[in-house]
Amino acid sequence: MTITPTKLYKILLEKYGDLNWWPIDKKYHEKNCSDPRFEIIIGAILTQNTAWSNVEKALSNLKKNKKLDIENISIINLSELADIIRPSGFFNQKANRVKDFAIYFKKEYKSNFDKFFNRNLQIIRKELLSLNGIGPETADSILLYAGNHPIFVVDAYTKRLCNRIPFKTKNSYEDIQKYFENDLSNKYKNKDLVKVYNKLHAQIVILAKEHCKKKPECNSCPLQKNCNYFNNS
DNA sequence: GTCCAGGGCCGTT
DNA sequence: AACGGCCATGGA
Repeated sequence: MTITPTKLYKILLEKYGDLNWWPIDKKYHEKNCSDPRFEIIIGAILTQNTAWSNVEKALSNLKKNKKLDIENISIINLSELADIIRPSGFFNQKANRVKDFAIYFKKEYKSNFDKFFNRNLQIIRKELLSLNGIGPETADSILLYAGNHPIFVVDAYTKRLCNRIPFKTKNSYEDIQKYFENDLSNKYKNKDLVKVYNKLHAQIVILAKEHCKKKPECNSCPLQKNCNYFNNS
């Protein structure tokens, strides 16, 4: 049975309800007068190939040390930063990436998030991709969840899903992204796309953790009748 | 002990 | 362009 991204979105909305990402600590930022968008950016880097539970520990350490803001990260000693974010793994290169971003952002944008995000989507994306340690998924997560720009995030879960569900798309990052965006932007108005992309990515992550694991657990999966893997095994 | 997680970079083919 | 090795912790 063929299926489209729009159909997938509706099935998962039915199953999981109104998910809304990205998880951040609003109270911390109110208290410290810092911008919550920075927490999203740091989280997007720290979660690269890493379980979110480990990222939470690293973010918690950053808060404990009052370092979850551009100014403090831009001047922190690298080995101290690496030690603070240690639980998130790959801590040496992630310390570099996080600090590089803070330095760049402070220098080029005077730590002004509106100035950075209030521009053309593709211009910002290109700029993000030019930075150390920011690839397609991290860039798009930042654009969608911190910048509220309409762009669909493709991750390992999405790719895995596309290998099991008979979508009409190839397997490269850009192909999958365009396929989802073409289909969904036909059904939803521009204003709603940010919310739709937000929820759908969140839904796919939950689905993949519950059912569409590397070793699938298809029992009670909402996609059984649309899934090649399930119907061929 | 083994496997895996909300990737990206770099060097080789 | 595509692929392999590398980076590293913590939970299942």
